[in-house]
Amino acid sequence: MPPEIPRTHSASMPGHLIRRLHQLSTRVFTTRMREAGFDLTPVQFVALDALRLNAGIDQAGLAQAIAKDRATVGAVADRLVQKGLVERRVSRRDKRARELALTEAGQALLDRLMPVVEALQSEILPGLTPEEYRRFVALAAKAAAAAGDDAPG
Amino acid sequence: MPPEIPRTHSASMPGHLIRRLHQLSTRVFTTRMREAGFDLTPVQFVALDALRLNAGIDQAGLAQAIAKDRATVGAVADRLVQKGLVERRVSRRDKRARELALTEAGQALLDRLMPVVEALQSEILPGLTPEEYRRFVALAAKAAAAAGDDAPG
DNA sequence: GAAAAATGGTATGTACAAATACCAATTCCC
DNA sequence: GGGAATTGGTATTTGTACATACCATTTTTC
Repeated sequence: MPPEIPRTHSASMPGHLIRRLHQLSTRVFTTRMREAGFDLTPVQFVALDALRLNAGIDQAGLAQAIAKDRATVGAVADRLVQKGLVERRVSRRDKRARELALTEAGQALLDRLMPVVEALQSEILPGLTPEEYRRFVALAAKAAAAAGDDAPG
Repeated sequence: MPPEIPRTHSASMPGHLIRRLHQLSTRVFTTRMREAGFDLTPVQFVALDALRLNAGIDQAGLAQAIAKDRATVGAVADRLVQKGLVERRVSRRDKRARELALTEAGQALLDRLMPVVEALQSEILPGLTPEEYRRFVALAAKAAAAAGDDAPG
């Protein structure tokens, strides 16, 4: 006798669905990354990507760019600096601020990472047709944009 | 001069979009819950909801039901037991297994929680029309279902 | 029925993620 | 220009989330 599948009432709620997709997304990312020989979390990748386009941004700015709070970004930056991928220095204009920038190694790593990350995106939403996939991304982008204003901070 | 808005390349990737929605979802849930006078995280709520429909399930079963791993569920169960919402006892059929069930207090709390949680769902996807909202939920459910098989273990 | 494989739970370690509280530095405002 | 409010960063605490490793107990397999 096959084991019975447990039911959940909350399974149809957007909150729960999003949590499951988030979790799948993280797992796919981590797995594929490791297979490709890299050791980087999704957030670390997003941070590197944001730094590529915004070199010299400070931690608060980065936090806003990737929608995390300052404490989280501080911890993420710690690890990236420790890995030699990011350089951190006190701003000359504002002694409180720490400006972040990719190192040579960080830039090089990001270049090699990009195709891997692009390739795994489609796995994040399994079972959707290309058309459904596009529609999902469009709807998610619209909701995320609408949410942009009340970000953590 | 208004501060310039930092750009990100990864902002259009499903992985990043999902992460942002997840984060918004968590914040809405926690905020509304607290306003209503409750102190419960999203995962704790999902666990209680799953236990309502699957009384006496063991921790591994609950982990599968809510798509978390055993270690995480163990920690969540610790807190729910500590709050007096859940009862935990060694199974009679399998001395390894811990069976979980709602207490009276847990049942009562869940009854009061339900309307609050239902009410906040629409806030989780701001800026979407009701039609778009429905479509998003349908697509998310389809993707989550397709992902169901390779859950964490 | 005994060895081997699988399963349930816990412990440990790493990494988010946010709340709160705090200090240092800057900007605002009069 | 000087006090107040704001802002940038860190420290601490709580709570997921998972990998890994380990032990106890079933279950499978021979």
